[in-house]
Amino acid sequence: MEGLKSTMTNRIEAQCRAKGLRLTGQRRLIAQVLSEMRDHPDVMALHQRVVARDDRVSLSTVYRTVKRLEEEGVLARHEVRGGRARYEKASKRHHDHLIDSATGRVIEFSSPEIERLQEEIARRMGYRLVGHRLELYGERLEQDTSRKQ
Amino acid sequence: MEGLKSTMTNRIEAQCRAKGLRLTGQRRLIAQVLSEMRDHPDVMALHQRVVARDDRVSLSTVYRTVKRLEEEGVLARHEVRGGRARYEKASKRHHDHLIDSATGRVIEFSSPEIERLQEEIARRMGYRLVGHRLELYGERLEQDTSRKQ
DNA sequence: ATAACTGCAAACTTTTTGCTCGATG
DNA sequence: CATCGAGCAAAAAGTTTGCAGTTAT
Repeated sequence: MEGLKSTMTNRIEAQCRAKGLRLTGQRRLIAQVLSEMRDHPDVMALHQRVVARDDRVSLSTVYRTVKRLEEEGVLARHEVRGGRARYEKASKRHHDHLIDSATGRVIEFSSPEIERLQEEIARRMGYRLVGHRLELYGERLEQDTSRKQ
Repeated sequence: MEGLKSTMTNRIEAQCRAKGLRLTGQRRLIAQVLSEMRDHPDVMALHQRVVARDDRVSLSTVYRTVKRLEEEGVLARHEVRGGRARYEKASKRHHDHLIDSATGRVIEFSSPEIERLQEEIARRMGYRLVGHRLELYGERLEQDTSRKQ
């Protein structure tokens, strides 16, 4: 495969290199799309973004790549009710998600206090916390400009 | 369908009646299995329990029934990574889940403090909390009776 | 009576995989 | 040049659905 090569590297591509994954043209392109994502796209969406730049990348390859990157700890996968799983970069510091129940928009947040409580709860129940998933679902409050708090 | 009838009623069956669902033999049986469940079974497991008592109930019917009951707010569905969705009664008071990462066992807990923090976080971000999902993943601590910590 | 429900098989959706060929380190 | 990756189509896996016959109300 030629023509996909770009000399520009990016964070995800660097991680591939570090993990010893082969840098094929397809992977470079997928890595770039992943590096640029600021949302939480599913595999179909990723494939579309990739194909927009080079239509010779198959859906299978995107599936295989994100799966591999999840296993390598580069991406985080989020299961969604009755639909396609969504991905995001795992590299960033830990955070949880607030999901706008009207629009589906995902907003990140983190709360050390909640993290601490979680560990405490697990410990009290005889467990060591090895992971968690916290999603809040909310409705936008009116943006009452007349000094609402 | 006859022969499935049982005069014994149960909570879920009562809810079906209240919602105006027809009480077929299959539904009565499924309702009974659901009422008795103390775990978080998936549709296959439910079907097996049902079929153990009467093998004339199809998997489709179980799927259709739990879906309907979820829509009616009688059951809660939990999506699981790469597998089958699990169900539990929605009627019980709110709680979250601690999942044994080794065995997949699900343990319920609740923490008013975490609940409160969640509301506060949502509010600070301009949202009214309408729901949430919290799952902790943990590894059993050694139950070392000889006091090692 | 008739609208709701069931069983069966087939359809669907998302994700994985076998195979063969091509590209990378 | 040995291995790993890609593309394609087919298989899995979980869930839904069309249809024709049954049943609860």
